[in-house]
Formats: sequence, structure tokens, C-alpha cells
Amino acid sequence: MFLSTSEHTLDSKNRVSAPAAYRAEVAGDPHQGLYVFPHPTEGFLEGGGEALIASYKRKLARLPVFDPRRRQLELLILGAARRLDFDATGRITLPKDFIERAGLNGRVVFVGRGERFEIWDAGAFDTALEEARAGARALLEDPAVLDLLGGDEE
Amino acid sequence: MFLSTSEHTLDSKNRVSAPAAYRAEVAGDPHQGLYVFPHPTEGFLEGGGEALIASYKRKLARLPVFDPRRRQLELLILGAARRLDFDATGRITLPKDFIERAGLNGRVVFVGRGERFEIWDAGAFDTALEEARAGARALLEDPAVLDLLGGDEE
DNA sequence: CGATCTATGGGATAGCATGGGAAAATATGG
DNA sequence: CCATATTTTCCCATGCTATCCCATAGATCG
Repeated sequence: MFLSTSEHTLDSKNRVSAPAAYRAEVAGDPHQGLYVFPHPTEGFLEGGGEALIASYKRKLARLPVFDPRRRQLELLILGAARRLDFDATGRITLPKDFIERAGLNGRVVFVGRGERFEIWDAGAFDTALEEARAGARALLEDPAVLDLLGGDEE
Repeated sequence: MFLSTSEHTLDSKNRVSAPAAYRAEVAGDPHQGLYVFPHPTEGFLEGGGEALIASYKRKLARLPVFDPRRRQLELLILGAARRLDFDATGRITLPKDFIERAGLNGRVVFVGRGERFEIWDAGAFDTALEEARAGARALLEDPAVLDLLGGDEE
């Protein structure tokens, strides 16, 4: 599972160290590496292991091949995704267009979200995190959320 | 799996470098090479490895041999498909009629879609990609799409 | 306090994409 | 059946980019 948040440096060759925990996460995969694509509408990158891409592929395969929604999603996800392999020291190299799409600028943040993770520009992420914190109290008082997180399971 | 999008040059001899990742994808096939045919109705080429053609063949075999729909589909897919082998530097040579059917004009784009990929004229692809991005927000708000991509799989 | 792992920087190297010439195969006409 | 024209295949050369490799420094852990 991809957890926690960590900041790393994007160097002049567009390389960035992947969090060691993420490398361990995909260490068992056949081609170990991270699969990454720019989010279709938001300004960050989404990533995961082979399992994530395979899951998208299976989900899209439920729609007929000629369904416009399937074709559009394939284009935005499978067509945009790239497998990024680790170098000997555990870094990945980000394609230039990914860097532009996500507005990355030196300091980048990896944010774990369970089955997947996100790569943000540090500045944009700080802003988003502040907003999330500012709204946290109201969120936790929302009856639907209370119910969702509520009692212990079983 | 065929992923990602990359642009290559169609030279004066109708040769174009196949993406290195696609070559790796079919490296294990008995006759390694790409199987390509013009889409029956749209202006691009569809391609894949041996697995793709074998899959079409199996699917068509579900219909009786004399079924007119089977005969028509065989003509449009199996009859149109060609195996394109790589030269020593990893290029394939596109037949002239494929180039005309897809309106290829110097710059061509390979688009990965999982089990298959497509070959587009760069100009036409840029337009299609822009449209897909423009409609992305609405797409991701579509309840059917939310449901499709939504929950984690078991 | 040494051993190991992680993060980062930079030079060297190998692979990829592309162009063009030479040789081989194929087609066309007599 | 041969001669010529055309197409296709093979081979080599080049610039560029990504990858490999080494070095350093800090952090972590017994």
C-alpha cells in the first residue's frame, strides 16, 4: 500500500528519488517500476504499480471497445501512462511533458493514497493541504462522514 | 501491454521507428513483429502483437463460417491485417495503402490502449487529444463513469 | 561509533531515432 | 528468356537522449 507523504528533489536531469517504501511496494512486480500518468483534469500526476494500471485496463474493458467513453478514458489513462523504471539508486526520470502538466518546479511531493499515489509540486501541495486542514473540522462534523467512519466494523 | 503515446517520423521510404517499448512487448512472440490493419471506419491504423490477431480470430470463430457478418469482419480485419517486421534498427515499413487510409503525413503517433495500439497522423491525433481533454471534466462527472472507475475491486 | 541505507550530484556510456547509400529481390516490357 | 526499371531490404553513420556508473553526504540502526 502507498502511504505517507514525502518531499524529494527534482534534479537538472529530471530525476527524482522515489520513496524507498514505494520501491519496496512494487519490488515483487514482474517489471518492477512505477506506472505514472498526468491526471486528466487536475494538476498532478497519478501513479501506482502494475496492479493499478491492470485494474484500470480491466475496468475499461467492461465497456464495449467502440464506446466513446471507453475510448476517451483509454486515451487519457492508458495512452498517457508511462512505466518509469528505477535507476540503480532508486530514482525515476520524469518525462518533460509530465513535469509541465503538473507544474513541477524542483521540490516534488509523493502523496500515498492506498492503491495509488500522487506526485505534486510542493507549492501546490502545501496549498491543497492547508485547505484540507481548514475544512477538516466541518468535514468531521458532517453526519454522513460521522456515519462512514463511525463505529468499529463487524 | 501497450501504453503511452509517442511521436515518430515517417521517412521518404515509408519507414517509421516503432516505440522501443512496443518492440519489447512483442519480443517474446514466435515471429516477433507488429500486426496492423486500417480501422474499418475510422482514419487510423490499429495494431497489436500476435495475441491481438489471435483474439480476433477466436472471437470471429464463434460465428458460423457461412455467417455473412463473420465473412465481412474477416475481410475487414484478418484480410486487411499485415505482419510488419522490424528492421535491424527497430523500424517497420508501412504499406502505401495504409498510409493513405490513415492520412499519414510525416509525423505519426503511436497510442497505446492496453491490448492494442493505434497509429495516427499527428495532426489528427492532436485534435482528438484536445477534444478528449476538453471533455474530461464532464466525463469524470458522469455517474456511469464514476461507477465504473469507482470502488476498489475485490 | 562503524555499517548500512537513502538521497542527491555529475561524468561517461549505450541505446534509440533517423537519414542515406548499396545490394538484393521483384516486376515490366520486349 | 533476358534487359531494364522499380521496389524492397540490408547495412552503416550520426546526433541526441536516457541510462548506467561512480562519488559524496546525511540519516538510521544496532
